[in-house]
Amino acid sequence: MDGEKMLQNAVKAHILDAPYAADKPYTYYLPPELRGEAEKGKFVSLPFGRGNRQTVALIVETLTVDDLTGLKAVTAVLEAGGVKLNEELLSLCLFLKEQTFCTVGEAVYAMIPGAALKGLCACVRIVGEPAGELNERASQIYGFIREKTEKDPEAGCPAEKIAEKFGEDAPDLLKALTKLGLLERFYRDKDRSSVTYECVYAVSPAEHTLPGGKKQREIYDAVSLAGELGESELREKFGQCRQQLKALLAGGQFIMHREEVYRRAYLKKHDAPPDGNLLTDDQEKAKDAVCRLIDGGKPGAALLYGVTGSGKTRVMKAVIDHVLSLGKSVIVLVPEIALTPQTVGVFSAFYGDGVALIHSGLSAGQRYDEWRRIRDGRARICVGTRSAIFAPFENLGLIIIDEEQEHTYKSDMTPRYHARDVARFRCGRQNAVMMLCSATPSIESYYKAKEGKYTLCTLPKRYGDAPLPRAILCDMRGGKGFSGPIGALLANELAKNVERGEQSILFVGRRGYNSYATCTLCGETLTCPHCSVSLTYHALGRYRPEENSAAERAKHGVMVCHYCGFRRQVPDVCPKCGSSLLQFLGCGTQFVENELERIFPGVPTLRLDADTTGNKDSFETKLDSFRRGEAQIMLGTQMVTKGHDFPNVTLVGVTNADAGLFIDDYRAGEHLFSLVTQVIGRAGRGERPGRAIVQTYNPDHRTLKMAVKQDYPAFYEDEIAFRRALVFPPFCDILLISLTAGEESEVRAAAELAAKKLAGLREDARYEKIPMSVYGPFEAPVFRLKDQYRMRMVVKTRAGRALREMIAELLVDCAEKFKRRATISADLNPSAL
DNA sequence: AGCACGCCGACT
DNA sequence: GTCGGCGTGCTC
Repeated sequence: MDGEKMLQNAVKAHILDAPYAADKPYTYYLPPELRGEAEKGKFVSLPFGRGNRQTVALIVETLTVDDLTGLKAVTAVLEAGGVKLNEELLSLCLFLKEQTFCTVGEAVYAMIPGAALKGLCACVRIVGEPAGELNERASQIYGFIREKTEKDPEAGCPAEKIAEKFGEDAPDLLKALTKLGLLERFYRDKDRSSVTYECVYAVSPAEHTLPGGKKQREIYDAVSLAGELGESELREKFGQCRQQLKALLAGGQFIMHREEVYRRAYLKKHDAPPDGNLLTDDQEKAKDAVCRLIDGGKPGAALLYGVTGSGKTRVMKAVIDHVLSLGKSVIVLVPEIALTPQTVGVFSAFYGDGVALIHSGLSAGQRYDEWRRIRDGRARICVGTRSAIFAPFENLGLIIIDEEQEHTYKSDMTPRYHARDVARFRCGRQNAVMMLCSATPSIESYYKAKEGKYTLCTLPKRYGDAPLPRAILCDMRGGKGFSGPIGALLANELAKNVERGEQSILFVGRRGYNSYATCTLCGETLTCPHCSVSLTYHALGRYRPEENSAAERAKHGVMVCHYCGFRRQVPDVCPKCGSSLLQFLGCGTQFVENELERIFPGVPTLRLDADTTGNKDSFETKLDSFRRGEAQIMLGTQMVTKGHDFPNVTLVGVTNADAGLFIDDYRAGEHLFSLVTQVIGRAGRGERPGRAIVQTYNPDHRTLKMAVKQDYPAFYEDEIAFRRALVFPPFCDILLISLTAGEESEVRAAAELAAKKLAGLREDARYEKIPMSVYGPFEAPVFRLKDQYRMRMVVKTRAGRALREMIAELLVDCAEKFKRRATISADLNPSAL
């Protein structure tokens, strides 16, 4: 150990579970015996707070302190499953704290799989004898711990195990026993259950006799032939063979060692496109542009804007190949794994085991193992959703963000980061290139491309010169009142397709059967008791409510809250006035499904929404069945709009394009345009040209008109002018400050206080130069959600260091003032307003 | 957040 | 007279 390191007698560390107001570097004394191990990015256990409870902390600095008085000492450096943050990820934690107003601990949890950090477990060990009588439960627990730790009292017993055995009051009892000085709480590296091993057998090089038994001999021969075989392979070949293996080891014929195994999620095999490496001129040009950027060896960004069906994936593949040939690694982000099986499938088909897949559907163990495969250099491509942006590569060459405009890239939980911002950070640190891909780029990104900040690559034509679908707006206004979700024109075209044996896709904005139930007598609408939103009627099974009485309807359906999942019986009378004049209005996917059955009896349809695709496999199974032609019409929510490729689909319908039209969000236009473009893009991907019908009650709406023309550049010009005029991103940043409380009066008081505090801070000399316009406080669009009342302020501003410091101060001050009766949070450029 | 300290109400 | 309620404030 070098002398300099010996002098580093202290560390600065962030407590992982500290609240925002207490999240700062704390200085601790570092005992000599820990100085060899302790370093930046490692995790330690140390006493924190008045109670000196052992907590986990992240070292952010090692230093030399002259005056050690008043400093507590680090207890231990944790192995934490070998997890350590490198310089880049450590600074990314601090970056996230600054940018998204989260704690360092929250940032850590976002970037390291839970299983890796769960390597730490809270334990208790016995440090004293009971002085008097303990109550029955306490003495039971005490006895249990005594028994468990008989062999090695120091090692202690995981608190989790005690909770398992003794139920939910166990934590309180443990606390009581600790208070009595009988127990001590501490953190220990959890047993490495999070890493799994496999036994691998080989024939012993030492002299030995051949095995006697028949099965033993067979196994011996197989292993001898293969050189070495793992237990799972042996089990596949020979069935249960533990006994024989044991005997072979005991008899000296075999030797065995343990190897780490990585639990992999099941990956469906996809075939690589046969002509996967052939690029059109446009594709070639785009590829070259991005590759040049990569070869420049400096951080860079490119926007690949290609119309639907232009073969963006091929360009990505070509660029990835280039990066891999340089010995560097790649992250590919997709909006949602379940919705993009094709993209994911293509990459795993091309790169096989070199791909690590990270998404929310993985078990903790699988997620950890994929993470380790990346860290250990076994995978050089990581495909995944938002959180995959933290893949621990040390030699990144490229980060691809597919469908760049999707809101799923913005986290709506703390840390509220945008994958694009993290990508830019990482590219900056590793001299890598960020490649955004989309048929409908976000206005912000296209603006940056036009400004020259991103290299713009365009694929203006569909692959194979296939024409874009011919799309028309269908005016649903007729004066005759509601005439069903499927207009005459759409029905007509659907009929044509059914006749010709061609497939159709129908987009429906909403799940369920009816979107609300309202009383025609008193005007009452059924709402969720926990949220301020209306409940949606869901029919159970193949029930058709319009043909039957209210009582029947009640028997065969249920009212569901789409926000919190609350379910209740369907009332047959109005719960407020008791009249039986409840009317069920609006139409969701179930309604449209029934409508299709009525219009096209016997024609097979397939409904795709959150209700019919419970697990991930069922989604893909359904897509496959549709691709095989087992259904003629597929209908569903957002799910049907994503990048699937169905060559036989020639017609696409949008039943209620107006749904997103009047949402109070400056990006409503962008979302509508993107959605319509994407749905339309599903048609005509094969030999035959496609057509699309977009039904609306607002046929003169500019955005809708441009969307059906699929004229993104025109839409962009329109939208950017609007945003410039009214000052919206990219011409400002939007800060959303949310207040939450369990009581309505509390949240109103909190909001008022926060507003006052904010006004006060704006007067402050440090912040007075920050341009700001504050709106609110007002009630959130869904005022009550899961029994929490929510208010908000919206601030148009320019996010810089000063603004961030000001907000950080606001958060700390308010949290202090609210006394836990209300909470405050800030979200910079939120995904939805 | 978690925990201790501190100052008020129903018990031995 | 104490035990314990939870309101308040700090955490290297």
